[in-house]
Amino acid sequence: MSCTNTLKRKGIRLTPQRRLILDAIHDADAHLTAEDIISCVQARMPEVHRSTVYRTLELLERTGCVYQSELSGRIIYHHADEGHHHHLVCSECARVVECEESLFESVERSLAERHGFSATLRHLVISGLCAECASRKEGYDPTQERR
Amino acid sequence: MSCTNTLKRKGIRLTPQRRLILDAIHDADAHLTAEDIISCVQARMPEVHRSTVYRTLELLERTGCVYQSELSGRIIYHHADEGHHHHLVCSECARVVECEESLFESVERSLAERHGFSATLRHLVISGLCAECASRKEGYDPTQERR
DNA sequence: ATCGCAATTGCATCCAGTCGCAATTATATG
DNA sequence: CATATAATTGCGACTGGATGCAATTGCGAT
Repeated sequence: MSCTNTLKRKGIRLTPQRRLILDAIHDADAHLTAEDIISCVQARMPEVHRSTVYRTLELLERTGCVYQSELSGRIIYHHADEGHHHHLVCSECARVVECEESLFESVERSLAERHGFSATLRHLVISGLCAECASRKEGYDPTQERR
Repeated sequence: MSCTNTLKRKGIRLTPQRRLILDAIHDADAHLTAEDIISCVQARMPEVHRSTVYRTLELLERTGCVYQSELSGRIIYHHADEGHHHHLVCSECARVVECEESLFESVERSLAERHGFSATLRHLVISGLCAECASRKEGYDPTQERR
Protein backbone atom coordinates (compact mmCIF):
# COMPACT_ATOMS: atom_id res chain seq x y z
CA MET A 1 0.00 0.00 0.00
CA SER A 2 2.40 2.60 -1.21
CA CYS A 3 -0.23 5.21 -1.67
CA THR A 4 -0.36 6.12 2.01
CA ASN A 5 3.27 7.12 1.65
CA THR A 6 2.50 9.01 -1.53
CA LEU A 7 -0.20 10.92 0.27
CA LYS A 8 1.93 11.69 3.30
CA ARG A 9 4.73 12.87 1.08
CA LYS A 10 2.39 15.29 -0.64
CA GLY A 11 1.22 16.65 2.69
CA ILE A 12 -2.26 15.24 2.32
CA ARG A 13 -3.94 14.28 5.56
CA LEU A 14 -4.79 10.70 6.13
CA THR A 15 -8.09 11.01 7.93
CA PRO A 16 -10.08 7.99 9.11
CA GLN A 17 -12.57 8.59 6.32
CA ARG A 18 -9.87 8.53 3.69
CA ARG A 19 -8.34 5.41 5.15
CA LEU A 20 -11.66 3.61 4.85
CA ILE A 21 -12.03 4.67 1.26
CA LEU A 22 -8.54 3.48 0.40
CA ASP A 23 -9.23 0.17 2.15
CA ALA A 24 -12.39 -0.34 0.15
CA ILE A 25 -10.57 0.12 -3.12
CA HIS A 26 -7.70 -2.10 -2.06
CA ASP A 27 -9.87 -4.93 -0.84
CA ALA A 28 -12.03 -4.98 -3.95
CA ASP A 29 -11.33 -7.54 -6.60
CA ALA A 30 -13.38 -5.88 -9.33
CA HIS A 31 -14.15 -2.36 -10.38
CA LEU A 32 -16.16 -0.38 -7.94
CA THR A 33 -18.73 2.25 -8.60
CA ALA A 34 -18.71 5.32 -6.40
CA GLU A 35 -21.95 4.04 -4.92
CA ASP A 36 -20.26 0.75 -3.97
CA ILE A 37 -17.52 2.61 -2.21
CA ILE A 38 -19.97 4.84 -0.40
CA SER A 39 -21.95 1.95 1.03
CA CYS A 40 -18.80 0.04 1.88
CA VAL A 41 -17.45 3.00 3.83
CA GLN A 42 -20.75 3.80 5.50
CA ALA A 43 -21.05 0.22 6.69
CA ARG A 44 -18.22 0.98 9.08
CA MET A 45 -18.70 4.66 9.61
CA PRO A 46 -22.27 5.65 8.84
CA GLU A 47 -21.92 9.38 9.23
CA VAL A 48 -19.48 9.70 6.34
CA HIS A 49 -21.16 11.82 3.76
CA ARG A 50 -21.20 10.87 0.12
CA SER A 51 -19.71 14.21 -0.86
CA THR A 52 -16.66 13.34 1.22
CA VAL A 53 -16.30 10.12 -0.71
CA TYR A 54 -16.62 11.83 -4.06
CA ARG A 55 -14.10 14.46 -3.08
CA THR A 56 -11.67 11.89 -1.78
CA LEU A 57 -11.94 9.82 -4.92
CA GLU A 58 -11.21 12.85 -7.01
CA LEU A 59 -8.22 13.61 -4.79
CA LEU A 60 -6.92 10.06 -5.07
CA GLU A 61 -7.17 10.28 -8.82
CA ARG A 62 -5.22 13.53 -8.91
CA THR A 63 -2.47 11.99 -6.82
CA GLY A 64 -2.37 8.95 -9.06
CA CYS A 65 -3.42 6.39 -6.44
CA VAL A 66 -6.64 5.49 -8.19
CA TYR A 67 -7.90 5.51 -11.73
CA GLN A 68 -11.29 6.73 -12.61
CA SER A 69 -13.21 5.77 -15.67
CA GLU A 70 -16.68 5.35 -16.95
CA LEU A 71 -18.61 2.18 -17.54
CA SER A 72 -22.12 2.37 -18.96
CA GLY A 73 -22.77 5.84 -17.67
CA ARG A 74 -21.40 5.29 -14.20
CA ILE A 75 -18.03 6.31 -12.89
CA ILE A 76 -15.93 3.40 -11.71
CA TYR A 77 -12.70 3.32 -9.76
CA HIS A 78 -9.80 0.97 -9.66
CA HIS A 79 -6.57 0.82 -7.85
CA ALA A 80 -3.60 2.27 -9.69
CA ASP A 81 -1.36 -0.76 -9.54
CA GLU A 82 -3.83 -3.06 -11.19
CA GLY A 83 -2.66 -3.39 -14.77
CA HIS A 84 -4.24 -1.00 -17.19
CA HIS A 85 -6.69 -2.22 -19.74
CA HIS A 86 -9.61 -1.12 -21.81
CA HIS A 87 -13.22 -2.22 -21.78
CA LEU A 88 -15.24 -3.42 -24.73
CA VAL A 89 -18.91 -3.04 -23.93
CA CYS A 90 -21.51 -4.75 -26.10
CA SER A 91 -24.36 -2.38 -26.79
CA GLU A 92 -26.74 -5.30 -27.26
CA CYS A 93 -26.13 -7.58 -24.32
CA ALA A 94 -24.07 -5.24 -22.15
CA ARG A 95 -21.37 -7.88 -21.77
CA VAL A 96 -18.00 -6.40 -20.88
CA VAL A 97 -14.74 -7.73 -22.24
CA GLU A 98 -11.34 -6.48 -21.18
CA CYS A 99 -8.69 -5.86 -23.78
CA GLU A 100 -4.98 -5.17 -23.62
CA GLU A 101 -3.52 -1.73 -23.43
CA SER A 102 -1.05 -2.43 -26.20
CA LEU A 103 -3.71 -2.17 -28.89
CA PHE A 104 -3.63 1.57 -28.67
CA GLU A 105 0.08 2.18 -28.68
CA SER A 106 0.11 2.97 -32.36
CA VAL A 107 -2.70 5.44 -31.86
CA GLU A 108 -0.85 7.16 -29.06
CA ARG A 109 2.14 7.51 -31.35
CA SER A 110 0.07 8.96 -34.19
CA LEU A 111 -1.62 11.45 -31.90
CA ALA A 112 1.74 12.63 -30.66
CA GLU A 113 3.16 12.98 -34.15
CA ARG A 114 0.22 14.53 -35.94
CA HIS A 115 -1.34 16.62 -33.19
CA GLY A 116 1.39 17.03 -30.60
CA PHE A 117 -1.09 15.57 -28.17
CA SER A 118 0.11 13.22 -25.46
CA ALA A 119 -2.82 11.01 -24.71
CA THR A 120 -3.29 8.96 -21.61
CA LEU A 121 -5.14 5.94 -22.91
CA ARG A 122 -5.17 4.05 -19.68
CA HIS A 123 -8.75 3.06 -19.58
CA LEU A 124 -11.02 3.53 -22.54
CA VAL A 125 -14.55 2.28 -22.79
CA ILE A 126 -15.42 1.23 -26.30
CA SER A 127 -18.92 0.30 -27.33
CA GLY A 128 -19.84 -2.01 -30.17
CA LEU A 129 -21.14 -5.49 -30.75
CA CYS A 130 -19.70 -8.62 -29.24
CA ALA A 131 -19.20 -11.68 -31.43
CA GLU A 132 -22.41 -13.44 -30.41
CA CYS A 133 -24.67 -10.45 -30.77
CA ALA A 134 -23.13 -9.50 -34.10
CA SER A 135 -23.87 -12.92 -35.55
CA ARG A 136 -27.33 -13.19 -34.05
CA LYS A 137 -28.48 -9.88 -35.39
CA GLU A 138 -29.28 -10.35 -39.08
CA GLY A 139 -32.58 -8.52 -39.50
CA TYR A 140 -31.85 -6.23 -36.64
CA ASP A 141 -33.87 -3.05 -36.38
CA PRO A 142 -32.20 -0.36 -34.31
CA THR A 143 -35.54 1.41 -33.98
CA GLN A 144 -36.60 -1.15 -31.43
CA GLU A 145 -35.76 -0.79 -27.79
CA ARG A 146 -32.84 -2.70 -26.39
CA ARG A 147 -33.01 -4.46 -23.12
CA MET B 1 -33.03 16.84 -44.19
CA SER B 2 -33.33 13.18 -44.97
CA CYS B 3 -34.04 12.14 -41.41
CA THR B 4 -37.67 13.19 -41.54
CA ASN B 5 -38.04 10.61 -44.28
CA THR B 6 -36.11 8.06 -42.29
CA LEU B 7 -38.45 8.61 -39.37
CA LYS B 8 -41.58 8.42 -41.48
CA ARG B 9 -40.34 5.24 -43.08
CA LYS B 10 -39.86 3.67 -39.67
CA GLY B 11 -43.35 4.62 -38.62
CA ILE B 12 -42.18 7.12 -36.07
CA ARG B 13 -44.48 10.06 -35.52
CA LEU B 14 -43.19 13.47 -36.37
CA THR B 15 -44.72 15.53 -33.61
CA PRO B 16 -44.19 19.29 -33.30
CA GLN B 17 -41.91 18.68 -30.35
CA ARG B 18 -39.72 16.34 -32.34
CA ARG B 19 -39.62 18.70 -35.27
CA LEU B 20 -38.30 21.46 -33.03
CA ILE B 21 -35.62 19.19 -31.65
CA LEU B 22 -34.51 18.16 -35.11
CA ASP B 23 -34.42 21.81 -36.20
CA ALA B 24 -32.26 22.72 -33.25
CA ILE B 25 -29.71 20.09 -34.14
CA HIS B 26 -29.76 20.97 -37.81
CA ASP B 27 -29.35 24.69 -37.27
CA ALA B 28 -26.48 24.33 -34.86
CA ASP B 29 -22.99 24.82 -36.14
CA ALA B 30 -21.23 23.23 -33.18
CA HIS B 31 -21.91 20.37 -30.84
CA LEU B 32 -24.89 20.83 -28.60
CA THR B 33 -25.38 19.66 -25.08
CA ALA B 34 -28.77 18.31 -24.14
CA GLU B 35 -29.25 21.42 -22.07
CA ASP B 36 -28.63 23.61 -25.13
CA ILE B 37 -31.24 21.72 -27.06
CA ILE B 38 -33.75 21.93 -24.24
CA SER B 39 -33.51 25.69 -23.92
CA CYS B 40 -33.54 26.11 -27.68
CA VAL B 41 -36.74 24.09 -27.94
CA GLN B 42 -38.38 25.69 -24.94
CA ALA B 43 -37.72 29.14 -26.37
CA ARG B 44 -40.35 28.36 -28.98
CA MET B 45 -42.55 25.95 -27.07
CA PRO B 46 -42.09 26.46 -23.36
CA GLU B 47 -44.22 23.58 -22.16
CA VAL B 48 -41.98 20.95 -23.73
CA HIS B 49 -40.60 18.90 -20.90
CA ARG B 50 -36.96 18.02 -20.64
CA SER B 51 -37.79 14.35 -20.40
CA THR B 52 -39.39 14.60 -23.84
CA VAL B 53 -36.21 16.06 -25.22
CA TYR B 54 -34.04 13.39 -23.65
CA ARG B 55 -36.32 10.65 -24.94
CA THR B 56 -36.39 12.11 -28.41
CA LEU B 57 -32.64 12.42 -28.52
CA GLU B 58 -32.29 8.81 -27.54
CA LEU B 59 -34.78 7.87 -30.25
CA LEU B 60 -32.94 9.90 -32.86
CA GLU B 61 -29.74 8.18 -31.93
CA ARG B 62 -31.32 4.74 -32.26
CA THR B 63 -32.59 5.63 -35.71
CA GLY B 64 -29.19 6.93 -36.71
CA CYS B 65 -30.23 10.54 -37.30
CA VAL B 66 -28.06 11.90 -34.55
CA TYR B 67 -24.88 10.87 -32.82
CA GLN B 68 -24.46 11.07 -29.14
CA SER B 69 -21.17 11.29 -27.37
CA GLU B 70 -19.57 12.60 -24.29
CA LEU B 71 -17.43 15.64 -23.83
CA SER B 72 -15.99 16.44 -20.42
CA GLY B 73 -18.71 14.61 -18.54
CA ARG B 74 -21.58 16.00 -20.56
CA ILE B 75 -23.48 14.29 -23.31
CA ILE B 76 -23.32 16.13 -26.60
CA TYR B 77 -25.24 15.60 -29.80
CA HIS B 78 -24.42 16.15 -33.40
CA HIS B 79 -26.14 15.63 -36.63
CA ALA B 80 -25.43 12.34 -38.34
CA ASP B 81 -24.26 13.72 -41.65
CA GLU B 82 -21.55 15.82 -40.16
CA GLY B 83 -18.36 13.91 -40.76
CA HIS B 84 -17.25 11.66 -37.94
CA HIS B 85 -14.25 12.57 -35.91
CA HIS B 86 -12.76 12.15 -32.49
CA HIS B 87 -12.01 14.70 -29.82
CA LEU B 88 -8.76 15.25 -28.03
CA VAL B 89 -9.42 17.08 -24.79
CA CYS B 90 -6.55 18.63 -22.88
CA SER B 91 -6.92 17.87 -19.20
CA GLU B 92 -4.96 21.00 -18.32
CA CYS B 93 -6.47 23.77 -20.38
CA ALA B 94 -9.63 21.99 -21.56
CA ARG B 95 -8.86 22.87 -25.16
CA VAL B 96 -10.55 20.53 -27.62
CA VAL B 97 -8.92 19.40 -30.85
CA GLU B 98 -10.65 17.30 -33.46
CA CYS B 99 -8.84 14.41 -35.03
CA GLU B 100 -9.54 12.19 -38.02
CA GLU B 101 -11.46 9.00 -37.80
CA SER B 102 -8.84 7.08 -39.75
CA LEU B 103 -6.45 6.97 -36.80
CA PHE B 104 -8.46 4.19 -35.26
CA GLU B 105 -8.95 1.95 -38.22
CA SER B 106 -6.12 -0.33 -37.20
CA VAL B 107 -7.57 -0.60 -33.72
CA GLU B 108 -10.96 -1.56 -35.10
CA ARG B 109 -9.30 -4.28 -37.14
CA SER B 110 -7.38 -5.64 -34.15
CA LEU B 111 -10.47 -5.69 -31.96
CA ALA B 112 -12.34 -7.66 -34.61
CA GLU B 113 -9.50 -10.15 -35.06
CA ARG B 114 -8.51 -10.68 -31.46
CA HIS B 115 -11.80 -10.29 -29.66
CA GLY B 116 -14.46 -10.77 -32.34
CA PHE B 117 -15.72 -7.40 -31.27
CA SER B 118 -17.07 -4.99 -33.87
CA ALA B 119 -16.48 -1.58 -32.46
CA THR B 120 -18.17 1.59 -33.56
CA LEU B 121 -15.48 4.17 -33.04
CA ARG B 122 -17.37 7.07 -34.49
CA HIS B 123 -16.77 9.55 -31.80
CA LEU B 124 -14.27 8.96 -29.07
CA VAL B 125 -13.22 11.48 -26.49
CA ILE B 126 -9.61 11.13 -25.54
CA SER B 127 -8.06 13.05 -22.72
CA GLY B 128 -4.43 13.93 -22.37
CA LEU B 129 -2.16 16.92 -22.67
CA CYS B 130 -2.05 19.29 -25.61
CA ALA B 131 1.31 20.37 -26.98
CA GLU B 132 1.45 23.69 -25.13
CA CYS B 133 0.48 22.32 -21.75
CA ALA B 134 2.84 19.39 -22.06
CA SER B 135 5.80 21.68 -22.67
CA ARG B 136 4.80 24.20 -20.04
CA LYS B 137 4.49 21.66 -17.31
CA GLU B 138 7.95 20.74 -16.14
CA GLY B 139 7.63 20.84 -12.36
CA TYR B 140 3.97 20.03 -12.53
CA ASP B 141 2.29 18.82 -9.36
CA PRO B 142 -0.90 16.87 -9.99
CA THR B 143 -1.86 17.35 -6.34
CA GLN B 144 -2.84 20.91 -7.10
CA GLU B 145 -6.27 21.78 -8.38
CA ARG B 146 -6.74 22.38 -12.04
CA ARG B 147 -8.74 25.28 -13.29
C1' DA C 1 0.82 20.00 25.72
C1' DT C 2 -1.43 23.52 23.20
C1' DC C 3 -2.36 26.92 19.92
C1' DG C 4 -3.41 28.62 15.24
C1' DC C 5 -4.50 27.86 10.77
C1' DA C 6 -5.29 25.44 6.71
C1' DA C 7 -7.34 21.20 5.29
C1' DT C 8 -11.23 18.49 5.68
C1' DT C 9 -15.87 17.25 6.79
C1' DG C 10 -20.99 17.16 6.87
C1' DC C 11 -24.82 19.34 5.37
C1' DA C 12 -27.97 21.41 2.24
C1' DT C 13 -28.82 22.37 -2.19
C1' DC C 14 -28.38 22.16 -6.89
C1' DC C 15 -27.87 20.04 -11.57
C1' DA C 16 -28.28 16.67 -15.43
C1' DG C 17 -30.45 12.80 -16.62
C1' DT C 18 -33.95 8.73 -15.97
C1' DC C 19 -38.34 6.54 -15.14
C1' DG C 20 -43.22 5.29 -14.04
C1' DC C 21 -47.62 6.93 -14.72
C1' DA C 22 -51.72 9.05 -16.19
C1' DA C 23 -53.45 12.17 -19.71
C1' DT C 24 -53.20 13.32 -24.51
C1' DT C 25 -52.72 12.77 -29.44
C1' DA C 26 -51.82 10.69 -34.03
C1' DT C 27 -53.08 7.47 -37.10
C1' DA C 28 -55.48 3.38 -39.19
C1' DT C 29 -59.78 1.31 -39.71
C1' DG C 30 -64.68 0.93 -40.16
C1' DC D 1 -66.51 11.28 -39.64
C1' DA D 2 -66.08 8.42 -35.41
C1' DT D 3 -63.46 5.65 -32.69
C1' DA D 4 -60.09 2.24 -30.95
C1' DT D 5 -55.40 1.61 -30.16
C1' DA D 6 -50.80 2.54 -29.65
C1' DA D 7 -47.45 6.11 -29.45
C1' DT D 8 -46.22 10.21 -27.23
C1' DT D 9 -46.24 13.76 -23.84
C1' DG D 10 -45.88 16.28 -19.38
C1' DC D 11 -45.37 15.74 -14.77
C1' DG D 12 -43.26 14.45 -10.53
C1' DA D 13 -40.13 11.85 -8.09
C1' DC D 14 -35.77 9.97 -7.88
C1' DT D 15 -30.60 9.10 -8.68
C1' DG D 16 -25.71 10.06 -9.04
C1' DG D 17 -22.73 13.44 -8.68
C1' DA D 18 -20.97 18.43 -7.72
C1' DT D 19 -20.51 22.55 -4.89
C1' DG D 20 -20.68 26.54 -1.45
C1' DC D 21 -20.56 27.15 3.31
C1' DA D 22 -19.95 26.85 8.15
C1' DA D 23 -18.23 23.75 11.71
C1' DT D 24 -14.59 20.63 12.87
C1' DT D 25 -10.14 18.50 12.95
C1' DG D 26 -5.26 17.28 12.10
C1' DC D 27 -0.85 18.82 12.49
C1' DG D 28 3.36 21.90 12.55
C1' DA D 29 5.40 25.44 15.34
C1' DT D 30 6.00 26.89 19.80
